[in-house]
Amino acid sequence: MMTIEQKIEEAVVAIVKEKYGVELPVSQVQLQKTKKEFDGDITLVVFPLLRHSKKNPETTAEEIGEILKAQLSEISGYNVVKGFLNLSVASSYWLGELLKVSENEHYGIEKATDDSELVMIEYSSPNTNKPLHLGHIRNNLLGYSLSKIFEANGYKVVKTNIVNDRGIHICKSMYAWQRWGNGETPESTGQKGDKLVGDYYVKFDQEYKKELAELQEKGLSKAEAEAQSQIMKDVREMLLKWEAKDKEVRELWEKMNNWVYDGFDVTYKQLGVDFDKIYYESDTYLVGRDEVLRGLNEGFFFKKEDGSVWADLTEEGLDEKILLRADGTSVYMTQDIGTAQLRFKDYDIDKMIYVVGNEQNYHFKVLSIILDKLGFDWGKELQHFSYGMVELPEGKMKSREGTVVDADDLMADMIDTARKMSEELGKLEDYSQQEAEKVYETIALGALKYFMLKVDPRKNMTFNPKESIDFNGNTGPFIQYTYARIQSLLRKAKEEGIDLSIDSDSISPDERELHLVQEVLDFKTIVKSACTESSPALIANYVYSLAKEFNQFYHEFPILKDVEEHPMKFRLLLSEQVGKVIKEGMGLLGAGVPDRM
RNA sequence: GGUCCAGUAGCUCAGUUGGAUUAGAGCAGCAGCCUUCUAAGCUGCGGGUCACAGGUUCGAGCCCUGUCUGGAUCACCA
Repeated sequence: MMTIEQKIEEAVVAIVKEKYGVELPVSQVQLQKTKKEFDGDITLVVFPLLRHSKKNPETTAEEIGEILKAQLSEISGYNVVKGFLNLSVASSYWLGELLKVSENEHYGIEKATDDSELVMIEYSSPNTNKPLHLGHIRNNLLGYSLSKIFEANGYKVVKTNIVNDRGIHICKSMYAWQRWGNGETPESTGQKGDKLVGDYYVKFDQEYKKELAELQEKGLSKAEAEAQSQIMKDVREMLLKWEAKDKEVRELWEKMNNWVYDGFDVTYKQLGVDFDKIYYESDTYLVGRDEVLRGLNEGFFFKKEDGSVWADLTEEGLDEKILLRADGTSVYMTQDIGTAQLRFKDYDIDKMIYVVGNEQNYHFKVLSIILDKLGFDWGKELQHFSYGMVELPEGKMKSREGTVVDADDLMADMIDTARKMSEELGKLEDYSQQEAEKVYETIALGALKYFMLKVDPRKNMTFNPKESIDFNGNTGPFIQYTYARIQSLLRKAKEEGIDLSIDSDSISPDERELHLVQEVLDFKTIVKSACTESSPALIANYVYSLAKEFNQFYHEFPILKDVEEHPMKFRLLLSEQVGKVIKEGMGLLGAGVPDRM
């Protein structure tokens, strides 16, 4: 089924061919929505056609407009302003499209079939030595939303997470706990496991600094002090023991990692994200090492005198990159190679997307080249979904200065705010406490998710912890509120036994109403471009503008009262579709909508 | 220093492959609108040299070049 835009494009191509004798590619037909200040719905920009028509803009536009009106029954009229041909589309067409939307339970959402491409999306990827913070929140929300957007475009999606569960940084918290922890556990302290482990990571850093200072006081240089630090030596030894599968170290490692996972589970659940398959670096780094050694044998890499293995990327305009340390242990790159290998063995992946911050642009550029060198034909095509950092008004978050915004704390604060606000407004007084809490959560998380996702993912964003995230204006709750309003209307209509069938011949919608219809129809296009441009922000901005448009409509037009039967039913049906699209759109952001708030 | 990214209202952000005299929202400020479908809403006012300078063209916030500013990265850290 062709849309009116497609019909116009085709017709214009035919007209240009017939009148001006030129084969015009469809992509050269420039259609856009008519600006508010002008009459019409769809505008053809005729400037690009002038070199074919060899006439002035007005005449060209007139000519084409005349033929379009005669040829296409949907075109009810046109006007010309300079080089712009504004076409009016008959309201019956828009009403017909609205009806189609109403018959489609999930408008704009495409289902995957057996031959759909499979896209794997990696996101979150935490270290198990500290709790999740604001930066992880952006990552998780982007990754989750992206997976929803790909699903909505008919892809098979596998959400995956690579947990960095090993390495020197993990040993630091293990060592600190072992030495200064006095056997503390999450149970004994009542602390979340990830927080407890994180505290020991910090503790290690403090002790290390203290030791360095003492050594430097004795006259050692900074580098000498670092080399002589006893606790750092101990930690390195612990890492070697870990790699040697020392029983005691492994047990400690498992115990503390499990504490962390229990903590992460709580955070992920509250945030509303999940994964289909989780990989652990401890399982993949050896695979990576084997791959690197294979690459070495096959001559793609080279070994330096000290035994370390490198990739020479000077031909690609990059530097040399280390892949294995002199002692044979793995680096970050090594495990990414191994993880990629395992994933492509486990799944029939057509497209691999890594949701990782833009500070790792170089890393992924290199990874792509190295995988390619190793003979993985998908290496070149891996996609790094690179997003900007979350900054505080003073700059980056710094754990040392205690400015890191903790994920759990932030969510809890927002739920508190939502509760306070809702209680003041007192609209949920007949809800049970449990029901009300659920609404507070939906609103708080909706606010957070919308706040994070409305910004272009590529750009850095600023978060000001002092000014808590808004609930008014261009926000998630504004959109949710609009949805709740609509549900209230629909409940009342149902109580009064009104059915939502419409009779196109008995209504003559206002321009504003038709505009809202068109905005609803846009959803489908937006879902597509959100996928091709990998941008949840497009969905967010669209849903906001739809909600805003609806609120204006709501104030301007009576829907249930003081209105005749046919316009009433039309407006109710329109409202219902707006609600449906809001729900779907927010769903693509991973956010819910409440029936009342 | 090399490479990459960004710079739009006091603040946070939009601005669809270049398109219409007046570059949009929200927040903050000011002024209105609840006996009427949810005021977490709606309406209005003020607020801009789209970092700067050139260039490309019928037309540039958008494309090209240079400059300035900020950030990231170029580790035997992850």
